[in-house]
Amino acid sequence: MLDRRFVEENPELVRTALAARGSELSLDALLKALSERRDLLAELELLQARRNAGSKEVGAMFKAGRGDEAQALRSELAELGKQVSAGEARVRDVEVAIDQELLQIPNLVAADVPLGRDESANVEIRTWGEPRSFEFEVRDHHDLGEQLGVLDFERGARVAGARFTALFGAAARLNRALVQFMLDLHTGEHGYTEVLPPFIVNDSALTGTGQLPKFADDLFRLHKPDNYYLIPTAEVPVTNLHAGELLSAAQVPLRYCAYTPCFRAEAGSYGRDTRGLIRQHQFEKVELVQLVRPEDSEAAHEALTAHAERVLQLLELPYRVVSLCSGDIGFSAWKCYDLEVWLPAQETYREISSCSNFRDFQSRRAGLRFRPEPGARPQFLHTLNGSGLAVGRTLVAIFENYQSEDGSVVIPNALRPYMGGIERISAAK
RNA sequence: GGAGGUGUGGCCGAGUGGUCGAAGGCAACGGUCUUGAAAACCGUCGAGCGAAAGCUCCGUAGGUUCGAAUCCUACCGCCUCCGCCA
Repeated sequence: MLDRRFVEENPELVRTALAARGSELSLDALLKALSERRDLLAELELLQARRNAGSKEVGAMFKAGRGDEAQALRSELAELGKQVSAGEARVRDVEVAIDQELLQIPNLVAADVPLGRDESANVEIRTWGEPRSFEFEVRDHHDLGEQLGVLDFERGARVAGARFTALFGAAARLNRALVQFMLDLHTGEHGYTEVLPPFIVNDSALTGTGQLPKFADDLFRLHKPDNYYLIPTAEVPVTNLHAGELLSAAQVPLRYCAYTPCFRAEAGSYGRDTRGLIRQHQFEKVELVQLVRPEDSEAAHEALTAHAERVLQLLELPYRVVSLCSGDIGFSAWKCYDLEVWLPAQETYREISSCSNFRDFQSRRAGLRFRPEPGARPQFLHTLNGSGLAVGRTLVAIFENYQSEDGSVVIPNALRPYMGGIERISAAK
């Protein structure tokens, strides 16, 4: 959420930012409501002040034994009380309208975010590793997995539906190894505290990070308490862990690392990536989340991105880093780097991590504040997060990049300690 | 699911419908003392809006009242007991 005062004072700036994102949102209703609130409040506060003074007097009169005088003033104040209530109701309504509008407005973007309408305008920042050249026909992970008997798309669909998969044997183990490996790396070497958060969150957490109210269609919503949702990413429970708190300077920065499953309805992507593990309703992710002092968020963003990159480097998977353009960047993000891993079968780089700096956008929604100095005014923290990494897509990348001509898959060295002696996934005889 | 209790400032904790934005304590900060520190003592010390006057905020949302942290209703969280359960 943007600061309402900022919007009020810089409407043109916000309009320009909206245009850069390709948004057609109008600020008119919001600006009108804001000035209306100002007027109503001025009026109301006057009434409240008079009522408060009058009420105080009534009390004093009763105490002084001037009962009939008090009685008279009392009935006089009754009318005033009604006016106050009415005024309060009107302010409340305007306040609700303001919040509704404000919650629809996406974040501003950093000055160095490339301008553009869609992903074609994203800018490659750097690449790492050399895509391997194969002297045989490469297979995609779907075929590899099926032939090895470890990825079962049909049976996944049988028990749930499309975009669900069952992993068997070495693939299930590899998935677990990846989770373990990533958590160990981030907690052991990058200074993150491991968190196991709830996999179900309420609507207020989702509002805090920005999924609600705009993106309800992307979520799986539960029926019983119908304000419960399956998490689409650990970002939601973890960022909201400290919602509403006022942290001391000593508690900041917070760096959390969480392994969770993620559930996405994928409402808008019916025809896309229907094959294989790339786009599933359920996948797993190790997520990095940081809450930092405002002046540190830019550096933290670079560091967090490097932490995610480190996973790919240790797994020796070629990738590139892309800066998302204004039209492609997420609703809440101020700046975002996507990590894209090389997939030989698609002969292209595919997103495997998204590392974002949200500045105070989420903090303002979720109420994440800290006191910079003892005695100083509280300030909003800056929040950041990134996948470190999406486990399913990492598994895809390993299958495809580490495949052999005979259809077996070699286990990357970094994962061997977690694989209980398995060095290669081969077809069961 | 049933019964009862409870929700106050960074933390703990008092609070009779009326000078309560809220006692007291801890923590923090400034000072005195000390070679330095600790202890002791003195002082400051919630948040938001506003230029100020002032207004709002005691889990959340409503209500009663001239006036609500205090009364009523609903919801949420936490605790205890019973039931069920991994």
